[in-house]
Amino acid sequence: MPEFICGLDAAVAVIGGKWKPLILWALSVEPRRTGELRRELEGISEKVLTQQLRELERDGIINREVHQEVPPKVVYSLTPMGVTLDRAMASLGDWGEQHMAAISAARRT
Amino acid sequence: MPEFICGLDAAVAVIGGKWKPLILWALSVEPRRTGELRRELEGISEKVLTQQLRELERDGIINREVHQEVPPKVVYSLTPMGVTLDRAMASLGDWGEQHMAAISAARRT
DNA sequence: TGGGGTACTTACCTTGAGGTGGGTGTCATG
DNA sequence: CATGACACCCACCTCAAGGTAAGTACCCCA
Repeated sequence: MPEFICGLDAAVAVIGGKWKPLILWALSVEPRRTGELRRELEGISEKVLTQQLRELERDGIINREVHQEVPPKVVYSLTPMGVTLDRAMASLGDWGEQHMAAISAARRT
Repeated sequence: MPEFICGLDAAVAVIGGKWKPLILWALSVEPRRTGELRRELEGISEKVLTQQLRELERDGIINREVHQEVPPKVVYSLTPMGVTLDRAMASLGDWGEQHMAAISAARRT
């Protein structure tokens, strides 16, 4: 399954989940607890959230710190690699910001 | 269906097809005919290729020039907006290039 | 005592992106 | 005369990503 054709391919594989860009954007602002993320990403289910978090963790993009408490407390944050990914995504984000109106319009036909 | 949450969201919606990054990368080198693309993207089917090309065309990323000839000749190229998208993707591509080995390794477990 | 918050997991189902394989029409070439 | 190149379209199928709903375990607070 690994073995990518090019770098862009690999990057898309990492950020290609439905909610992953939003998760990374949220975590780039500051670390968050699970519940905070769930509330911020309106519409995501608990299952899918933990799923995507697990994948990002596996890919080395985010850290998962478990605070051994009751009630449970889990904090997610970007790894150094996650921070570099976030910066790399920024230019794409800028592009989208500038063209999203045009894209929305184009898709209404 | 339109209405994006953020710019990154919009950009991912545009480049989020399985073959779209590769198509854009190919077209950024130089315009291509349908058959040239099909041969270059090993493994893609004709249906999916034309499908993704139609979507990129609808989003204003590529041009489709039909040369009224026999046999048919259709040439695809990036629009100005496509060129800017390509530049925006470059940094993501660089990131992927640098980390693809780590990602591949992480995914083998 | 029971409701709510915490962070999950499991089983099940739906949806759509992508893949497969066929058909279209024209012309050059063997 | 029929095969192949060209750029498609159409009907069908598959599979995995994502969504839904329920259950787990612990504690606090009213």
